[in-house]
Amino acid sequence: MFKLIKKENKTRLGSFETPHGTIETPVFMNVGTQGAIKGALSAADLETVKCQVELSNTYHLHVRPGDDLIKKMGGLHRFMTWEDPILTDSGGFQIFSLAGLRKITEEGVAFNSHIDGRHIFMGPEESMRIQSNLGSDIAMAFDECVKIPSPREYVSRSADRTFRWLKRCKTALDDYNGREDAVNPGQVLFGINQGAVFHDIRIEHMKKIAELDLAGYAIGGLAVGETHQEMYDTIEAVEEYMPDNKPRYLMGVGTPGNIIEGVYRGVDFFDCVMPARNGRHGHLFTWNGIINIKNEKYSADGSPVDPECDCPVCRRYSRAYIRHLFKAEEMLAMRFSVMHNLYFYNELMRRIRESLHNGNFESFRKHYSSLLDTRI
RNA sequence: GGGGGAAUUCCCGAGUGGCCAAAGGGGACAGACUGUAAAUCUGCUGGCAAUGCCUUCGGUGGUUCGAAUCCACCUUCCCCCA
Repeated sequence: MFKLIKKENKTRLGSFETPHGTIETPVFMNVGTQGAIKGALSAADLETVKCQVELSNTYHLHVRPGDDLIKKMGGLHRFMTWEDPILTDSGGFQIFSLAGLRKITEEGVAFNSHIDGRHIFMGPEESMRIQSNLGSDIAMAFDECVKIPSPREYVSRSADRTFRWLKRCKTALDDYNGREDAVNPGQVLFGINQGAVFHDIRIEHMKKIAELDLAGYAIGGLAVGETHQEMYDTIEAVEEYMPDNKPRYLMGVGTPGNIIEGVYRGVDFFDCVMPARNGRHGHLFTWNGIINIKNEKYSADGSPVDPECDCPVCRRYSRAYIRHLFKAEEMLAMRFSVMHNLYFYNELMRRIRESLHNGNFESFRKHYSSLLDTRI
């Protein structure tokens, strides 16, 4: 399913086949947690910004509208009218982000719904059942995303438990997808490496999950409190234990610079809420760095957000107009900004793949790695 | 013509003798955000050589150790009665 087209140093140019089409890697997955990109973007807009893979969330879609309903509606692809690849995150991140609303046991996690407080139990089997009902192309293992810093002792025990959960995930997903009424029988499972910034725990964990011969392997639990350098060091430590012939996914990362550095260290898949969330807040990515379009200095700036960008927003509207939309609290401000940022991220990945293909990724990295993360 | 009320820092608005450079909103300005409880959150908003000093609460003049707060007059606005 995963083809390594070209490898140079640790960088990888590849492709990954799914029931809904082939993904060219390295790829950035566009986050639409509840089946929509926050900032009022639709599935049609995802095509406009040249998204390859949409990412939705198991916990959130289970809470609302419910995975049973989505299955009844023909699965998530049909429900949101996105016929390209979808990856669903397992709910493991919500153990981290909804830390005040859950209790973990060996069996799984008891959440109090962030919407109405009702009891929601999610363990490996529940997460797999939900993801099977959603019918995504890639299901993520149910893991515990541990905050950093955390005590070594806790991280170690948590990683062990996440491994036990992974084995249950594999069995359960095979079971659900083997049934006659499975929404997407071709759905595959990615395992998730944990261990915070403890390299030995990471490596031991990675070795164990690699033996399960999963469709792909993710590095989770990063960008949750550690420094960039610690994140890079951790990726480097664990990378050499990741199967070469399987895609690697660095979860929740990151800034354009993080992504370039991730590709440099052998990562194939990325996702992050940053282009959407920061876009809604007025921070726009450009090929010269990050601008805050709400800043007064753009009030009469007739130039596009990024003169180098040919997204629909940059082709037509000025910085001054978009700033005005923000100051006037028009929804269009967020829609334009998120659209631009996602186009930028997807174009970033296209350029990365192009540079890998042409053999000049290293100069691309040197030029852009810190530049793109700089506020201007 | 007669009677009553009000003027506060960019705006609205609290404050009726010291704890007031002055509550609280709004706006403005700026920052944060990494598998989305986020169209959210935070800071800042008289000046300065700044653990203190100076200027400011419609204007002028007074009372007082001390006034945005009390008194007198003036200006402007609002309401009621003729």
